[in-house]
Amino acid sequence: MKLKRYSLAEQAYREMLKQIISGQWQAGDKMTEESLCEHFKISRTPAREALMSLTRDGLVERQPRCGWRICSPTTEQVYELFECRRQIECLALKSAIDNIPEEKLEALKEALLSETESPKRISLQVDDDLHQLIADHCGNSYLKNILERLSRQSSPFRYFRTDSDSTEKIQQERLTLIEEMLNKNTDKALKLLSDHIAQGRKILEDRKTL
Amino acid sequence: MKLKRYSLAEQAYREMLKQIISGQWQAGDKMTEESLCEHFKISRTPAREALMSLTRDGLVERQPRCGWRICSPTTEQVYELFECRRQIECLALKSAIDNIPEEKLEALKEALLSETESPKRISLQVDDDLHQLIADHCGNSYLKNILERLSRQSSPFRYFRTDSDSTEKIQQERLTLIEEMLNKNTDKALKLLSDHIAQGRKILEDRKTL
DNA sequence: AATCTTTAATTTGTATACAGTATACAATTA
DNA sequence: TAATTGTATACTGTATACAAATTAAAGATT
Repeated sequence: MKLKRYSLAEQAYREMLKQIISGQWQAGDKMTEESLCEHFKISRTPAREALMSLTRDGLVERQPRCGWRICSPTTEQVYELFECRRQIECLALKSAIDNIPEEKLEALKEALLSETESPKRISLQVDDDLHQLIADHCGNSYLKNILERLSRQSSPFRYFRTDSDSTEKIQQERLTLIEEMLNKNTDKALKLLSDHIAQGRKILEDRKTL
Repeated sequence: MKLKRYSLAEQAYREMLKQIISGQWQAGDKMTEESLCEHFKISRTPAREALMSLTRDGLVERQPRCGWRICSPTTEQVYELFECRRQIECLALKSAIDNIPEEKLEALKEALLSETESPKRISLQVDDDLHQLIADHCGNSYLKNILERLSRQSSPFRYFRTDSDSTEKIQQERLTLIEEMLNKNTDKALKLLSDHIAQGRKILEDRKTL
């Protein structure tokens, strides 16, 4: 068993990713390399590398000679992001639908059904798993990478959905999506997935919190 | 007038990009940070940053503690890359076809027609312009970014096409593609674009030089 | 002769010092 | 008082020194 030790840059990157996704580091926050060093007790070199990685993910912006700040896309840009993801994930689903092992879908269905007690928190995990499943089995590693990046990039705006009151309905729609995928009913599955992602946008729109 | 001075990292990045795209830096070549420093007369910090940028583009691979090397994807992976690009660019074309200004297409047509004397070299530029036009007008900045990255990533494998003997035919097909775009004939244009990109793959296949 | 161990050399990962630039604030002038 | 210029501060860009780790080689043991 080989225990992999991540570099300081990698550790800082992962930690910041969590912070940004969970919303603890607010969008628009300006940050200095120095403050990061203090926070993680590392030097500037790995701190800068972590920032560059986050920039690659489209989560942090770099202004030459003027520091770094967490991306705060306009509402319109977030719409574009969701729309982009919707279109590309539909592409992936077309290829993936025949390749996803049934047992994985069944497992997901199980998980979805068994979470009646605490739907808000767990459902995000199931959601991730479903999207990951599609990416994993689309048969194209580049498409997979693109989807993973888009997923990361849109994750800061995902948490808005959890405290929606329409949890029940969303969960039901997910269930039927999985069913249709099991049935290899491509057209219906595509429609459902499309709606599912577009919903993220719609909830955002209703709130107008940006 | 504000004169923008690029950072050393940016300069090195651009230069390396050119080198890789033009094939002067061979795929599979292993390189050390030190050698880059010598070559560009810079220190390791900007050299590393340039390498990280290239890694982001999918052109350079980093093996922790074991150096950097230019990506040498397998034939199968290059196929995947082209296929990914084909699918996503078709998405973009669907959205773009109604937004691309006619005069731009006309200009491209002109350029294509006027290059009968030296078709091999210039045609690449027209090709780039066409793909850029589609990306620019798809109405989604994320999709645009993805396409640009895919374009950069596949550019090292594009030069194989120039010395093909079927230049005439390729040129004709491009012309009809532009025509169909002008006619707003989405279905035909999609088919032609699809073939156009797939052709890159096919030429690669015929050569089996990888 | 082959294999395992240890050691040396090379190269990346990290820390830090220095230089240059941008921003903010103060001072001076119109 | 407003505007412009000068100055100080803070932060990024860059260079370099040091630490850690991997690879390769040399040596010893079976």
